[in-house]
Amino acid sequence: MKNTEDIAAEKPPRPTLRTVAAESGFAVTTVSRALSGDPRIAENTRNKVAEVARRQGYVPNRAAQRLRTGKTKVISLILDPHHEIPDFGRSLIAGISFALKGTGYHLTIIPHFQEESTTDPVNYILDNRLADGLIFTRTEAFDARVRLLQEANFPFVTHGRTDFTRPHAYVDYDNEEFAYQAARRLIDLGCDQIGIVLPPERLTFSQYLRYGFMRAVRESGIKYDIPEEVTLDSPAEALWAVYRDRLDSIARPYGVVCAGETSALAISSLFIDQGLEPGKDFHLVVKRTSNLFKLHRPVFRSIYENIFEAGTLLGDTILKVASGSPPAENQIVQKSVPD
Amino acid sequence: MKNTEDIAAEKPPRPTLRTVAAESGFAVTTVSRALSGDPRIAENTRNKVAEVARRQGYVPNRAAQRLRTGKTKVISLILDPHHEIPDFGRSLIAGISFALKGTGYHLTIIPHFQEESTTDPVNYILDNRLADGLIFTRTEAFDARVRLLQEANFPFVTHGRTDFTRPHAYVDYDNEEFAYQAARRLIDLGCDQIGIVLPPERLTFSQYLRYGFMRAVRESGIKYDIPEEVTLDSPAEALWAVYRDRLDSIARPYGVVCAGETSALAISSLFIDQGLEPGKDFHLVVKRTSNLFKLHRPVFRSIYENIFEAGTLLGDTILKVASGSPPAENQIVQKSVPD
DNA sequence: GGATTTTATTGTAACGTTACAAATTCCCTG
DNA sequence: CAGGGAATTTGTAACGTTACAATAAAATCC
Repeated sequence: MKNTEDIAAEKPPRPTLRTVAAESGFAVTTVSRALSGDPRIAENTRNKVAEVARRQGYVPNRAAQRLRTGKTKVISLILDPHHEIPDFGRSLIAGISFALKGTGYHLTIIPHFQEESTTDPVNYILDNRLADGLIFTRTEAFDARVRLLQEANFPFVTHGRTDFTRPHAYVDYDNEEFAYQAARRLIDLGCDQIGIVLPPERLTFSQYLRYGFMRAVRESGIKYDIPEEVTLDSPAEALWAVYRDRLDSIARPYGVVCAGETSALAISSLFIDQGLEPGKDFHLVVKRTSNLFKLHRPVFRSIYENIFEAGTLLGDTILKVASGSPPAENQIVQKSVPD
Repeated sequence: MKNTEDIAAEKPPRPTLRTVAAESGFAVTTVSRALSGDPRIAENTRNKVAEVARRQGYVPNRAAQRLRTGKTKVISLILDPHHEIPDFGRSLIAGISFALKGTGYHLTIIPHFQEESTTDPVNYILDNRLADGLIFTRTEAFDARVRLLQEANFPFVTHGRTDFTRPHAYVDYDNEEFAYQAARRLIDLGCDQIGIVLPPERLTFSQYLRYGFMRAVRESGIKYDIPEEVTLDSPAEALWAVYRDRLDSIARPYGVVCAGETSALAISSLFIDQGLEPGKDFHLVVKRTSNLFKLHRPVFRSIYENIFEAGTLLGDTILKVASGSPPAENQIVQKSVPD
């Protein structure tokens, strides 16, 4: 009944609490407590147990712990695989991983594919008790996922705020301030008109961008436009289509606030192809989330959103919330970093 | 002793095999078999059990399954958070997730931070029996991780080949062919000299790039150079330092094969800043792994490496290998896609 | 110096599932 | 219709851990 590969390799069975207990002469319960730092155990005992455990190479069986305690020691991140903000996914994962490192928690990725409802992955995680905490991104004003998780009383942190009155934990970037600062910079550069490329309206951060942009507009009385169809998620073709018609009616120099590097690249190439001269006929201020475009020519004026840091904040926060910290005390707005 | 939040919410206990067994009138074992598709169960029984399970909202407890069977139903991916190939991490994760979808397997991310040895995450996974299979990237010729995993007889698939004689499962991109094709294109464009920007030598794919490049060089007898210090991982400054001195001695038009979009951007901006004219004084052919630079001006000539597809192949492969398929039968080399 | 608290340790019983061996039912053959 | 084998179903025993109640040992009190 043995596998052929087992013939050569004498497989010693994994050490368990029982084997450590047997060798050290203490009870299984004592060993368990000693290794998990229970204060009831005498220092002397703890040391002896630890020594035997170390020598046997004992590693606790997570499945057993999980079954017994009901805690998974897992945090899930819902990731939209088709959402192309340069480096966003990697940096966020890196940041969360960094925060989780050494805590015994692991990160699992639950993909959200486009054909699915946003709540599908959430229901999946809830039904299968896959995690002790959940992180997700790109919140909407009245996000169905938030509602679902609050009803289920399940710990979660969002990247982005919502408009619900019942508070939940979040980490958000100050997009209002970003858009305001970006618009101000364009105005200071002497633009006669400014515009902004917005992500889909339903996403809350789109609204914050709009507010910030409009604040600068109202303050200065500058001519502005927000092309209806232009969204960050639109393919470049959409951007082209929209701007092609209005290129003649636009005052120059024209300034554009870009909430992402992809749209900046699209706008920039479009304008250049149409014969506009960067730095003379138009200016861009871009929200930078990666290092990729630092080498781009013409140089993008940018303001930095630190996604890795957002990840570490999300990781730290979900650990707190999962261990009972009230959501209302775990709301963070990340400040802009001028480049 | 009850939490305050429990007062309002009558928490019905989770349905288990036992509750389904009780209601349906069958034994626990029978219910277990019925739900897992065991052929020993009569069709009639299976339907009745399924009906009760559905009505109770039964979902199997993974922790219990895991404890009992020893299978984690988890695949781990070791991710280098600081490794900045545009979209690489996200696309790979998306592809693996896509392959895993519906199989009951989950993907956990184990970060590899730079200060650690490459084998640390592997040992961590082995010691904690965190997964049934492992995926990692950026292989070296005699990769310590491969040796470790082969000794432990643990299922794994690499992204990238190695030089070990004992076969292991891998998915790799045909970098030799890429570099050859890229160099040919530069030669056909009329370059008088060509160069290549290589990743660190220890990575096997760097060697394949070199072979492919040299094959084209030998075939054509063209003048070439491979600057010693220029690596994909070097910051842009390193590229600048290296090319600054040799700019005068280089024959024009000069062609460069870039194994990544970041280095292409660096080279391009450097040359332009130094007064070279793209398309006249120099040409680039780039390995493209994202959609980001499609809008870049000047247009990059590129050859596409489909990372999402690599992810799906890795995911499919690890599932096969984890269920016993011999490594030697799971070796895939992905072809280039001309852009 | 006996009663009482405090400090350490122990044994037993789950958590929910599947492996295994055993029992039951059913169907067919002679 | 007895006998034999296949088809179904059942009961019991783990997997390795922690919660809980109970015990034993040591320290403290009056």
